[in-house]
Amino acid sequence: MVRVGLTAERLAQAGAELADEVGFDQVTVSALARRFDVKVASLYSHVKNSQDLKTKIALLALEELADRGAAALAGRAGKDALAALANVYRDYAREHPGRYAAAQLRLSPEAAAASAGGRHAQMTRAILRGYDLTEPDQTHAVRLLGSVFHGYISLELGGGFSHSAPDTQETWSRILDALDALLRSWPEPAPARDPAGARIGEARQQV
Amino acid sequence: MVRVGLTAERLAQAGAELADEVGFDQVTVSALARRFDVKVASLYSHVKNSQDLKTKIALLALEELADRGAAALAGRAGKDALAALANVYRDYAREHPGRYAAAQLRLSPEAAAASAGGRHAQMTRAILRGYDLTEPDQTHAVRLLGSVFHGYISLELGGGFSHSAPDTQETWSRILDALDALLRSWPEPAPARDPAGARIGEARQQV
DNA sequence: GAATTTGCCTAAAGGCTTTAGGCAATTGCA
DNA sequence: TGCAATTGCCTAAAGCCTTTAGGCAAATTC
Repeated sequence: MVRVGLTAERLAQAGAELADEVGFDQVTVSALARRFDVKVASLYSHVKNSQDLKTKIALLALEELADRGAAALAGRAGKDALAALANVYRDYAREHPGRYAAAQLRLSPEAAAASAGGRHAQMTRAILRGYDLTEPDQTHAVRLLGSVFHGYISLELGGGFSHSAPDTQETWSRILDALDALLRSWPEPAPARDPAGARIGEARQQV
Repeated sequence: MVRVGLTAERLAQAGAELADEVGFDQVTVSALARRFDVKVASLYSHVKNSQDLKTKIALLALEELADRGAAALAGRAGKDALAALANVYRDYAREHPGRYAAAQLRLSPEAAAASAGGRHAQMTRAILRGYDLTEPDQTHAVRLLGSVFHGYISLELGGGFSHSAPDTQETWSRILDALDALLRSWPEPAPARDPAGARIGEARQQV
Protein backbone atom coordinates (compact mmCIF):
# COMPACT_ATOMS: atom_id res chain seq x y z
CA MET A 1 0.00 0.00 0.00
CA VAL A 2 1.78 3.12 -1.22
CA ARG A 3 1.11 6.28 0.71
CA VAL A 4 0.35 9.30 -1.40
CA GLY A 5 1.15 11.78 1.31
CA LEU A 6 -2.14 13.55 1.74
CA THR A 7 -2.34 16.60 3.97
CA ALA A 8 -5.02 19.18 4.52
CA GLU A 9 -2.93 21.70 2.58
CA ARG A 10 -2.43 19.46 -0.42
CA LEU A 11 -6.13 18.73 -0.45
CA ALA A 12 -6.99 22.41 -0.37
CA GLN A 13 -4.51 23.11 -3.13
CA ALA A 14 -5.75 20.28 -5.32
CA GLY A 15 -9.30 21.26 -4.50
CA ALA A 16 -8.57 24.75 -5.76
CA GLU A 17 -7.22 23.37 -9.02
CA LEU A 18 -10.21 21.13 -9.36
CA ALA A 19 -12.50 24.08 -8.73
CA ASP A 20 -10.87 26.03 -11.54
CA GLU A 21 -11.32 23.09 -13.86
CA VAL A 22 -14.85 21.98 -13.13
CA GLY A 23 -16.39 24.76 -11.07
CA PHE A 24 -16.39 25.27 -7.34
CA ASP A 25 -19.65 23.54 -6.67
CA GLN A 26 -18.58 20.47 -8.56
CA VAL A 27 -15.79 20.10 -6.05
CA THR A 28 -16.59 17.03 -4.09
CA VAL A 29 -14.73 14.80 -1.68
CA SER A 30 -15.22 11.95 -4.11
CA ALA A 31 -13.82 13.84 -7.07
CA LEU A 32 -10.82 14.89 -5.07
CA ALA A 33 -10.19 11.31 -3.97
CA ARG A 34 -10.27 10.19 -7.59
CA ARG A 35 -7.76 12.87 -8.44
CA PHE A 36 -5.36 11.46 -5.87
CA ASP A 37 -6.26 7.94 -6.89
CA VAL A 38 -7.19 7.12 -3.36
CA LYS A 39 -10.33 5.85 -1.68
CA VAL A 40 -12.84 8.44 -0.60
CA ALA A 41 -12.75 7.57 3.08
CA SER A 42 -9.05 8.36 3.19
CA LEU A 43 -9.70 12.06 2.79
CA TYR A 44 -11.73 12.15 5.95
CA SER A 45 -8.60 11.94 8.07
CA HIS A 46 -7.59 15.32 6.65
CA VAL A 47 -10.83 17.22 6.29
CA LYS A 48 -13.82 17.03 8.60
CA ASN A 49 -16.34 16.93 5.83
CA SER A 50 -17.30 18.39 2.51
CA GLN A 51 -18.05 21.79 3.98
CA ASP A 52 -14.69 21.85 5.70
CA LEU A 53 -12.94 21.10 2.42
CA LYS A 54 -14.75 23.94 0.72
CA THR A 55 -13.89 26.28 3.54
CA LYS A 56 -10.21 25.41 3.24
CA ILE A 57 -10.32 26.15 -0.47
CA ALA A 58 -12.05 29.44 0.21
CA LEU A 59 -9.42 30.43 2.76
CA LEU A 60 -6.67 29.57 0.32
CA ALA A 61 -8.27 31.68 -2.38
CA LEU A 62 -8.80 34.63 -0.06
CA GLU A 63 -5.17 34.40 0.99
CA GLU A 64 -3.87 34.27 -2.57
CA LEU A 65 -6.06 37.17 -3.56
CA ALA A 66 -4.92 39.26 -0.62
CA ASP A 67 -1.29 38.56 -1.46
CA ARG A 68 -1.80 39.66 -5.03
CA GLY A 69 -3.68 42.71 -3.86
CA ALA A 70 -0.97 43.74 -1.47
CA ALA A 71 1.68 43.33 -4.16
CA ALA A 72 -0.32 45.37 -6.63
CA LEU A 73 -1.01 48.14 -4.17
CA ALA A 74 2.59 48.63 -3.14
CA GLY A 75 3.78 52.04 -4.22
CA ARG A 76 0.51 53.13 -5.76
CA ALA A 77 -2.05 55.67 -4.67
CA GLY A 78 -5.21 57.34 -5.91
CA LYS A 79 -6.64 56.06 -9.12
CA ASP A 80 -3.62 53.90 -9.82
CA ALA A 81 -4.21 52.06 -6.61
CA LEU A 82 -7.91 51.77 -7.29
CA ALA A 83 -7.36 50.30 -10.73
CA ALA A 84 -4.57 48.04 -9.52
CA LEU A 85 -6.68 46.40 -6.85
CA ALA A 86 -9.73 46.19 -9.06
CA ASN A 87 -7.70 44.48 -11.75
CA VAL A 88 -6.25 42.05 -9.28
CA TYR A 89 -9.73 40.85 -8.45
CA ARG A 90 -10.88 40.73 -12.02
CA ASP A 91 -7.79 39.06 -13.36
CA TYR A 92 -7.82 36.51 -10.59
CA ALA A 93 -11.43 35.69 -11.32
CA ARG A 94 -10.60 35.12 -14.97
CA GLU A 95 -7.53 33.04 -14.31
CA HIS A 96 -9.09 31.12 -11.47
CA PRO A 97 -12.85 31.15 -11.72
CA GLY A 98 -13.24 28.25 -9.33
CA ARG A 99 -11.06 29.83 -6.69
CA TYR A 100 -12.81 33.14 -7.14
CA ALA A 101 -16.15 31.44 -6.59
CA ALA A 102 -14.66 29.77 -3.53
CA ALA A 103 -13.66 33.16 -2.17
CA GLN A 104 -17.35 34.13 -2.16
CA LEU A 105 -18.30 31.19 0.01
CA ARG A 106 -20.20 32.31 3.05
CA LEU A 107 -17.88 31.50 5.93
CA SER A 108 -18.76 30.75 9.51
CA PRO A 109 -17.86 33.62 11.85
CA GLU A 110 -14.86 31.70 13.14
CA ALA A 111 -13.58 30.87 9.67
CA ALA A 112 -14.19 34.44 8.58
CA ALA A 113 -12.21 35.75 11.50
CA ALA A 114 -9.28 33.50 10.64
CA SER A 115 -9.46 34.42 6.95
CA ALA A 116 -7.75 37.07 4.90
CA GLY A 117 -11.06 38.92 4.81
CA GLY A 118 -9.70 41.58 7.08
CA ARG A 119 -6.74 42.21 4.79
CA HIS A 120 -9.13 42.78 1.92
CA ALA A 121 -11.08 45.36 3.85
CA GLN A 122 -7.83 47.03 4.84
CA MET A 123 -6.67 47.22 1.26
CA THR A 124 -9.84 48.93 0.14
CA ARG A 125 -9.55 51.37 3.02
CA ALA A 126 -5.94 52.00 2.02
CA ILE A 127 -7.07 53.03 -1.43
CA LEU A 128 -9.47 55.51 0.04
CA ARG A 129 -6.63 57.29 1.79
CA GLY A 130 -5.93 58.80 -1.61
CA TYR A 131 -9.34 60.43 -1.53
CA ASP A 132 -10.75 62.88 0.92
CA LEU A 133 -13.55 61.13 2.77
CA THR A 134 -14.84 61.49 6.31
CA GLU A 135 -14.89 58.36 8.43
CA PRO A 136 -18.49 57.24 7.91
CA ASP A 137 -18.27 58.04 4.22
CA GLN A 138 -15.20 55.86 4.02
CA THR A 139 -17.24 52.90 5.16
CA HIS A 140 -19.92 53.66 2.62
CA ALA A 141 -17.26 53.88 -0.05
CA VAL A 142 -15.67 50.59 1.01
CA ARG A 143 -19.02 48.95 0.62
CA LEU A 144 -19.63 50.57 -2.72
CA LEU A 145 -16.28 49.45 -4.10
CA GLY A 146 -16.82 45.95 -2.80
CA SER A 147 -20.22 45.88 -4.42
CA VAL A 148 -19.01 47.09 -7.78
CA PHE A 149 -16.01 44.80 -7.92
CA HIS A 150 -17.91 41.76 -6.84
CA GLY A 151 -21.01 42.56 -8.83
CA TYR A 152 -19.21 43.37 -12.04
CA ILE A 153 -16.91 40.40 -11.89
CA SER A 154 -19.62 37.93 -11.13
CA LEU A 155 -21.87 39.26 -13.88
CA GLU A 156 -19.06 39.32 -16.40
CA LEU A 157 -17.90 35.83 -15.47
CA GLY A 158 -21.46 34.56 -15.56
CA GLY A 159 -21.86 35.82 -19.08
CA GLY A 160 -24.36 38.47 -18.08
CA PHE A 161 -22.75 41.01 -20.39
CA SER A 162 -21.86 38.84 -23.31
CA HIS A 163 -24.34 39.86 -25.96
CA SER A 164 -24.23 43.60 -26.45
CA ALA A 165 -21.86 45.87 -28.28
CA PRO A 166 -19.20 47.71 -26.26
CA ASP A 167 -16.80 45.10 -25.06
CA THR A 168 -16.49 44.44 -21.39
CA GLN A 169 -12.91 45.70 -21.18
CA GLU A 170 -14.11 49.10 -22.32
CA THR A 171 -16.92 49.09 -19.78
CA TRP A 172 -14.56 48.03 -17.06
CA SER A 173 -12.18 50.92 -17.57
CA ARG A 174 -15.04 53.38 -17.86
CA ILE A 175 -16.37 52.08 -14.57
CA LEU A 176 -13.00 52.62 -12.96
CA ASP A 177 -12.96 56.15 -14.34
CA ALA A 178 -16.43 56.67 -12.94
CA LEU A 179 -15.53 55.36 -9.49
CA ASP A 180 -12.46 57.55 -9.39
CA ALA A 181 -14.50 60.60 -10.32
CA LEU A 182 -17.12 59.68 -7.76
CA LEU A 183 -14.62 59.29 -4.95
CA ARG A 184 -12.99 62.59 -5.82
CA SER A 185 -16.29 64.39 -5.36
CA TRP A 186 -18.25 62.20 -3.01
CA PRO A 187 -21.75 63.67 -2.77
CA GLU A 188 -23.53 64.92 0.32
CA PRO A 189 -26.53 62.89 1.38
CA ALA A 190 -29.49 63.98 -0.71
CA PRO A 191 -32.18 65.78 1.31
CA ALA A 192 -35.26 63.64 1.87
CA ARG A 193 -37.88 64.58 -0.66
CA ASP A 194 -41.58 64.36 -0.15
CA PRO A 195 -43.85 63.29 -2.98
CA ALA A 196 -41.67 60.52 -4.29
CA GLY A 197 -39.38 60.33 -1.30
CA ALA A 198 -41.90 57.92 0.14
CA ARG A 199 -39.59 55.19 -1.13
CA ILE A 200 -37.14 55.95 1.64
CA GLY A 201 -39.75 55.37 4.27
CA GLU A 202 -40.88 52.17 2.63
CA ALA A 203 -37.44 50.74 2.56
CA ARG A 204 -36.86 51.57 6.18
CA GLN A 205 -39.93 49.71 7.30
CA GLN A 206 -38.41 46.48 6.22
CA VAL A 207 -35.27 46.73 8.24
CA MET B 1 -54.39 6.48 -4.88
CA VAL B 2 -55.28 10.13 -4.50
CA ARG B 3 -53.86 12.46 -7.09
CA VAL B 4 -52.27 15.59 -5.74
CA GLY B 5 -52.47 17.48 -9.00
CA LEU B 6 -48.86 18.19 -9.72
CA THR B 7 -47.95 20.44 -12.60
CA ALA B 8 -44.72 22.04 -13.66
CA GLU B 9 -46.04 25.39 -12.47
CA ARG B 10 -47.02 24.17 -9.04
CA LEU B 11 -43.64 22.55 -8.69
CA ALA B 12 -41.87 25.75 -9.62
CA GLN B 13 -44.01 27.72 -7.20
CA ALA B 14 -43.47 25.29 -4.36
CA GLY B 15 -39.81 25.10 -5.25
CA ALA B 16 -39.60 28.87 -4.90
CA GLU B 17 -41.17 28.70 -1.46
CA LEU B 18 -38.83 25.92 -0.48
CA ALA B 19 -35.88 27.96 -1.73
CA ASP B 20 -36.89 30.87 0.47
CA GLU B 21 -37.14 28.59 3.46
CA VAL B 22 -34.03 26.47 3.14
CA GLY B 23 -31.88 28.19 0.53
CA PHE B 24 -31.85 27.78 -3.21
CA ASP B 25 -29.16 25.18 -3.33
CA GLN B 26 -30.91 23.03 -0.79
CA VAL B 27 -33.79 22.77 -3.24
CA THR B 28 -33.86 19.21 -4.36
CA VAL B 29 -36.28 17.02 -6.21
CA SER B 30 -36.48 14.81 -3.15
CA ALA B 31 -37.27 17.66 -0.79
CA LEU B 32 -39.96 18.91 -3.10
CA ALA B 33 -41.51 15.45 -3.32
CA ARG B 34 -41.61 15.27 0.47
CA ARG B 35 -43.35 18.61 0.53
CA PHE B 36 -46.11 17.28 -1.70
CA ASP B 37 -46.10 14.00 0.17
CA VAL B 38 -45.51 12.15 -3.01
CA LYS B 39 -42.83 9.74 -4.20
CA VAL B 40 -39.77 11.25 -5.80
CA ALA B 41 -40.15 9.57 -9.14
CA SER B 42 -43.53 11.22 -9.58
CA LEU B 43 -41.96 14.60 -10.07
CA TYR B 44 -40.03 13.40 -13.07
CA SER B 45 -43.17 13.50 -15.19
CA HIS B 46 -43.27 17.25 -14.70
CA VAL B 47 -39.63 18.29 -14.67
CA LYS B 48 -36.85 16.81 -16.74
CA ASN B 49 -34.36 16.74 -13.93
CA SER B 50 -33.00 18.69 -11.04
CA GLN B 51 -31.44 21.33 -13.26
CA ASP B 52 -34.71 21.81 -15.07
CA LEU B 53 -36.51 22.35 -11.79
CA LYS B 54 -34.00 24.98 -10.76
CA THR B 55 -34.31 26.70 -14.09
CA LYS B 56 -38.08 26.87 -13.72
CA ILE B 57 -37.70 28.45 -10.30
CA ALA B 58 -35.21 30.94 -11.70
CA LEU B 59 -37.57 31.91 -14.51
CA LEU B 60 -40.39 32.38 -12.04
CA ALA B 61 -38.23 34.61 -9.86
CA LEU B 62 -37.05 36.70 -12.80
CA GLU B 63 -40.64 37.13 -13.88
CA GLU B 64 -41.83 38.20 -10.45
CA LEU B 65 -38.97 40.61 -10.12
CA ALA B 66 -39.64 42.14 -13.51
CA ASP B 67 -43.31 42.60 -12.63
CA ARG B 68 -42.43 44.36 -9.43
CA GLY B 69 -39.89 46.48 -11.21
CA ALA B 70 -42.33 47.55 -13.87
CA ALA B 71 -44.91 48.47 -11.25
CA ALA B 72 -42.38 50.48 -9.26
CA LEU B 73 -41.10 52.31 -12.30
CA ALA B 74 -44.49 53.43 -13.53
CA GLY B 75 -44.75 57.17 -13.33
CA ARG B 76 -41.29 57.78 -11.98
CA ALA B 77 -38.19 59.24 -13.56
CA GLY B 78 -34.69 60.29 -12.67
CA LYS B 79 -33.52 59.52 -9.18
CA ASP B 80 -36.97 58.43 -8.09
CA ALA B 81 -36.96 55.78 -10.75
CA LEU B 82 -33.42 54.75 -9.90
CA ALA B 83 -34.22 54.33 -6.23
CA ALA B 84 -37.51 52.62 -6.96
CA LEU B 85 -35.97 49.91 -9.10
CA ALA B 86 -33.01 49.49 -6.80
CA ASN B 87 -35.32 49.04 -3.85
CA VAL B 88 -37.40 46.51 -5.71
CA TYR B 89 -34.37 44.33 -6.13
CA ARG B 90 -33.15 44.77 -2.60
CA ASP B 91 -36.54 44.31 -0.99
CA TYR B 92 -37.23 41.24 -3.07
CA ALA B 93 -33.92 39.74 -2.04
CA ARG B 94 -34.75 40.30 1.61
CA GLU B 95 -38.26 38.96 1.38
CA HIS B 96 -37.33 36.08 -0.89
CA PRO B 97 -33.68 35.24 -0.51
CA GLY B 98 -34.08 31.84 -2.12
CA ARG B 99 -35.87 33.22 -5.13
CA TYR B 100 -33.33 35.99 -5.42
CA ALA B 101 -30.55 33.42 -5.43
CA ALA B 102 -32.50 31.50 -8.05
CA ALA B 103 -32.64 34.58 -10.22
CA GLN B 104 -28.84 34.56 -10.33
CA LEU B 105 -28.72 31.05 -11.72
CA ARG B 106 -26.68 30.88 -14.88
CA LEU B 107 -29.22 30.00 -17.56
CA SER B 108 -28.64 28.23 -20.80
CA PRO B 109 -28.85 30.56 -23.80
CA GLU B 110 -32.30 29.21 -24.70
CA ALA B 111 -33.64 29.59 -21.17
CA ALA B 112 -32.12 33.04 -20.94
CA ALA B 113 -33.79 34.08 -24.16
CA ALA B 114 -37.17 32.91 -22.88
CA SER B 115 -36.65 34.62 -19.53
CA ALA B 116 -37.59 38.03 -18.23
CA GLY B 117 -33.92 38.98 -18.47
CA GLY B 118 -34.65 41.27 -21.36
CA ARG B 119 -37.28 43.15 -19.39
CA HIS B 120 -34.75 43.79 -16.66
CA ALA B 121 -32.28 45.25 -19.08
CA GLN B 122 -35.04 47.39 -20.56
CA MET B 123 -36.02 48.73 -17.17
CA THR B 124 -32.50 49.81 -16.38
CA ARG B 125 -32.25 51.49 -19.76
CA ALA B 126 -35.55 53.21 -19.07
CA ILE B 127 -34.12 54.74 -15.93
CA LEU B 128 -31.20 56.11 -17.87
CA ARG B 129 -33.56 58.07 -20.08
CA GLY B 130 -33.74 60.46 -17.16
CA TYR B 131 -30.04 61.15 -17.51
CA ASP B 132 -28.14 62.50 -20.41
CA LEU B 133 -25.93 59.74 -21.72
CA THR B 134 -24.68 58.88 -25.19
CA GLU B 135 -25.50 55.43 -26.50
CA PRO B 136 -22.29 53.60 -25.63
CA ASP B 137 -22.18 55.29 -22.24
CA GLN B 138 -25.69 54.06 -21.62
CA THR B 139 -24.50 50.50 -21.96
CA HIS B 140 -21.63 51.14 -19.60
CA ALA B 141 -24.07 52.64 -17.14
CA VAL B 142 -26.46 49.72 -17.43
CA ARG B 143 -23.62 47.43 -16.56
CA LEU B 144 -22.53 49.61 -13.67
CA LEU B 145 -26.00 49.72 -12.19
CA GLY B 146 -26.39 46.00 -12.58
CA SER B 147 -23.07 45.45 -10.88
CA VAL B 148 -23.84 47.70 -7.95
CA PHE B 149 -27.31 46.33 -7.37
CA HIS B 150 -26.27 42.74 -7.65
CA GLY B 151 -23.01 43.19 -5.78
CA TYR B 152 -24.45 45.18 -2.93
CA ILE B 153 -27.43 42.93 -2.43
CA SER B 154 -25.44 39.76 -2.49
CA LEU B 155 -22.85 41.10 -0.08
CA GLU B 156 -25.48 42.47 2.27
CA LEU B 157 -27.47 39.27 2.17
CA GLY B 158 -24.36 37.19 2.67
CA GLY B 159 -23.54 39.12 5.80
CA GLY B 160 -20.49 40.74 4.28
CA PHE B 161 -21.35 44.08 5.85
CA SER B 162 -22.67 42.97 9.18
CA HIS B 163 -19.92 43.93 11.59
CA SER B 164 -19.06 47.59 11.16
CA ALA B 165 -20.73 50.75 12.30
CA PRO B 166 -22.93 52.66 9.81
CA ASP B 167 -25.94 50.53 9.22
CA THR B 168 -26.53 49.11 5.81
CA GLN B 169 -29.68 51.13 5.17
CA GLU B 170 -27.63 54.29 5.52
CA THR B 171 -24.99 52.97 3.15
CA TRP B 172 -27.65 51.92 0.68
CA SER B 173 -29.19 55.35 0.41
CA ARG B 174 -25.80 57.00 0.18
CA ILE B 175 -24.94 54.66 -2.65
CA LEU B 176 -28.12 55.62 -4.44
CA ASP B 177 -27.22 59.28 -3.95
CA ALA B 178 -23.79 58.56 -5.33
CA LEU B 179 -25.10 56.74 -8.38
CA ASP B 180 -27.51 59.54 -9.11
CA ALA B 181 -24.74 62.12 -8.87
CA LEU B 182 -22.51 59.98 -11.04
CA LEU B 183 -25.12 59.56 -13.76
CA ARG B 184 -25.83 63.27 -13.76
CA SER B 185 -22.20 64.01 -14.52
CA TRP B 186 -20.93 60.91 -16.21
CA PRO B 187 -17.19 61.37 -16.69
CA GLU B 188 -15.24 61.36 -19.92
CA PRO B 189 -12.88 58.44 -20.37
CA ALA B 190 -9.67 59.21 -18.52
CA PRO B 191 -6.68 59.70 -20.83
CA ALA B 192 -4.30 56.74 -20.75
CA ARG B 193 -1.42 57.52 -18.47
CA ASP B 194 2.04 56.19 -18.78
CA PRO B 195 4.02 55.23 -15.71
CA ALA B 196 1.26 53.43 -13.88
CA GLY B 197 -1.07 53.13 -16.83
CA ALA B 198 0.73 49.89 -17.54
CA ARG B 199 -2.17 48.21 -15.78
CA ILE B 200 -4.41 48.89 -18.70
CA GLY B 201 -2.08 47.12 -21.04
CA GLU B 202 -1.72 44.19 -18.69
CA ALA B 203 -5.41 43.73 -18.40
CA ARG B 204 -5.91 43.89 -22.12
CA GLN B 205 -3.48 41.06 -22.72
CA GLN B 206 -5.82 38.69 -21.02
CA VAL B 207 -8.81 39.36 -23.13
C1' DG C 1 -69.71 2.66 -20.27
C1' DA C 2 -65.37 1.60 -22.88
C1' DA C 3 -61.03 3.27 -24.47
C1' DT C 4 -57.34 6.25 -23.97
C1' DT C 5 -54.55 9.17 -21.63
C1' DT C 6 -52.32 10.71 -17.64
C1' DG C 7 -50.52 10.61 -12.92
C1' DC C 8 -48.41 8.58 -9.25
C1' DC C 9 -46.29 4.26 -7.70
C1' DT C 10 -42.72 0.40 -7.05
C1' DA C 11 -38.22 -1.14 -8.23
C1' DA C 12 -33.63 -0.53 -9.07
C1' DA C 13 -29.04 1.23 -10.21
C1' DG C 14 -25.49 4.58 -9.52
C1' DG C 15 -23.22 8.45 -7.07
C1' DC C 16 -21.81 11.28 -3.01
C1' DT C 17 -21.18 11.62 2.19
C1' DT C 18 -19.84 10.09 6.35
C1' DT C 19 -18.64 6.81 10.20
C1' DA C 20 -16.37 2.63 12.15
C1' DG C 21 -12.90 -0.40 12.47
C1' DG C 22 -8.51 -2.70 10.57
C1' DC C 23 -3.83 -3.48 8.77
C1' DA C 24 0.48 -1.77 7.13
C1' DA C 25 3.91 1.79 6.54
C1' DT C 26 6.39 5.18 8.89
C1' DT C 27 8.45 7.38 12.79
C1' DG C 28 10.52 7.67 17.26
C1' DC C 29 13.24 5.92 20.58
C1' DA C 30 16.17 2.72 22.94
C1' DT D 1 19.34 -1.82 14.52
C1' DG D 2 15.05 -3.37 16.26
C1' DC D 3 10.72 -2.60 18.61
C1' DA D 4 6.72 0.32 19.82
C1' DA D 5 3.68 3.81 18.85
C1' DT D 6 1.61 6.52 15.53
C1' DT D 7 -0.36 7.59 11.35
C1' DG D 8 -2.31 6.81 6.73
C1' DC D 9 -5.02 4.56 3.66
C1' DC D 10 -8.23 0.70 3.20
C1' DT D 11 -12.73 -2.14 3.44
C1' DA D 12 -17.42 -2.12 4.83
C1' DA D 13 -21.69 -0.18 5.39
C1' DA D 14 -25.60 2.96 5.95
C1' DG D 15 -28.14 6.99 4.41
C1' DC D 16 -29.66 10.26 1.08
C1' DC D 17 -30.21 12.14 -3.76
C1' DT D 18 -30.90 11.41 -8.87
C1' DT D 19 -32.76 9.28 -12.61
C1' DT D 20 -34.87 5.58 -15.57
C1' DA D 21 -38.18 1.76 -16.50
C1' DG D 22 -42.30 -0.26 -16.21
C1' DG D 23 -47.09 -0.85 -13.96
C1' DC D 24 -51.73 0.10 -12.19
C1' DA D 25 -55.47 3.14 -11.37
C1' DA D 26 -57.81 7.53 -11.86
C1' DA D 27 -59.39 10.97 -15.01
C1' DT D 28 -60.79 12.27 -19.51
C1' DT D 29 -62.77 11.48 -23.99
C1' DC D 30 -66.04 9.72 -27.02
